[in-house]
Amino acid sequence: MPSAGVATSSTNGPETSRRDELLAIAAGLFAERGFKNTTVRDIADAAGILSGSLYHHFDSKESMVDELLDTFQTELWRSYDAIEASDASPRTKLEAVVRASFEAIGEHHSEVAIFQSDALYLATFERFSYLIERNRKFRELWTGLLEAGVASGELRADLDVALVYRFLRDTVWVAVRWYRPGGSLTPADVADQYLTILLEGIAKGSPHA
Amino acid sequence: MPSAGVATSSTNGPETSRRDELLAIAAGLFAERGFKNTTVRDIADAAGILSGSLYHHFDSKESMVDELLDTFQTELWRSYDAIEASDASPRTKLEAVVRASFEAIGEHHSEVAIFQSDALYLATFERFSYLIERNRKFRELWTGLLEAGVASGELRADLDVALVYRFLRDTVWVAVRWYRPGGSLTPADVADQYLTILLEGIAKGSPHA
DNA sequence: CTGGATACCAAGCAAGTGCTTGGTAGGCTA
DNA sequence: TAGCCTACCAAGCACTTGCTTGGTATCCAG
Repeated sequence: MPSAGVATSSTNGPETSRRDELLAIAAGLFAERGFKNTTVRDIADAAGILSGSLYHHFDSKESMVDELLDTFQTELWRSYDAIEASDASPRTKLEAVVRASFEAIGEHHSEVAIFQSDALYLATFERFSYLIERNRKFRELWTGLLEAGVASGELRADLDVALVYRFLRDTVWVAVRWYRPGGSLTPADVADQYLTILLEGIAKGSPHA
Repeated sequence: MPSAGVATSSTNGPETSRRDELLAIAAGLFAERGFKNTTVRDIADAAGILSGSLYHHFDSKESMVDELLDTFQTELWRSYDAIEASDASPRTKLEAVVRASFEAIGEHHSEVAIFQSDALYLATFERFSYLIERNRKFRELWTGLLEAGVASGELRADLDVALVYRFLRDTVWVAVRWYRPGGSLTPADVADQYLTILLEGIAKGSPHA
């Protein structure tokens, strides 16, 4: 149970515990150079302690990523579920889901980066089988919205939904590779531009058809 | 000189040398699990020999990727240069460049995958500094075509070219993650669909403007 | 002032890493 | 049949990996 979240003492110090600090440091390194290519000594060095001392706070290197990814996924799906449950049109829901995803890139940059580059590798371990499950739910949500949009007439009917899904998914998440939080572009700015490019391509009534 | 390509004997046997076989095996493994996460023993096992025997054919593990990436880049730029030198319109050139890139995904799947996931890491070594140079040339080619397209009136003027470039670049190359050569979709099929989605978004005369 | 919790250090182990070394079997050529 | 070349094996070296163990300093509650 890596993501129980009740590990630290109840009278918790200065706002963020040492444990959370270490987790944030690990997240940054995992995101930068990948999970396997980050050693526990790298993390310890960055934190100013010895590698063995990490094991006072965490069971293993694996449990660190586990906690990072699980927490992130849970929060992301709180957004997705709320959007899905709303009574907006498919196209509006699709836009909201894209915006929520760019928000996630802004607020959980490291976690998204880790998920993008290491999820496939991690999913080969039983412990991370929930990643496969989440991925399936994700695909169902997005393709469902695309199909509903086609059915409602908001989106073009001459589309290969499976291919558009991959196109859409990749463009959104791959942005984590170049997007830097704190720069001049907010996640909302990027989402606006992306949606403009995307929707004026897949929205119905194109002048080229 | 990793990519000299005149290493094997002149009276060459059965069409592909043992060396080329081993290189192809290594390429597949690098693409699948990353360069650093592939051990020389993995490669040797897949080839049915011992790890030490690899060093009869290659200097080092590094020189294997080096040869793979350098060969691939050289071939890719033969296509790009021909397109750039033609007298087609910017938009037509852009389409050709996208198609050539999808062809590369089809014909050099492993190499593209390696480039996508390991170029950033490899570029930290002096030996692979040519990757940075190629990347710069690539950005100049693509953004140049976008700007020329805007200037010629073929592409919408209300675009952030730098952002569209990243959008375009990422969608094309990230396809290597899911595209499988030999499936029902040819690279040309995928290119057609991608260009349709993309251009009817960024082409001038959108009904939503 | 005692007892327990927190946060760390110092040292090291077993497994795995890229690569080297010295050698062998078989084929081709002169 | 001698000499060389290609392709490989068997063993192991120096180093790095994730993780363990036994211990110490500091704090706060009773």
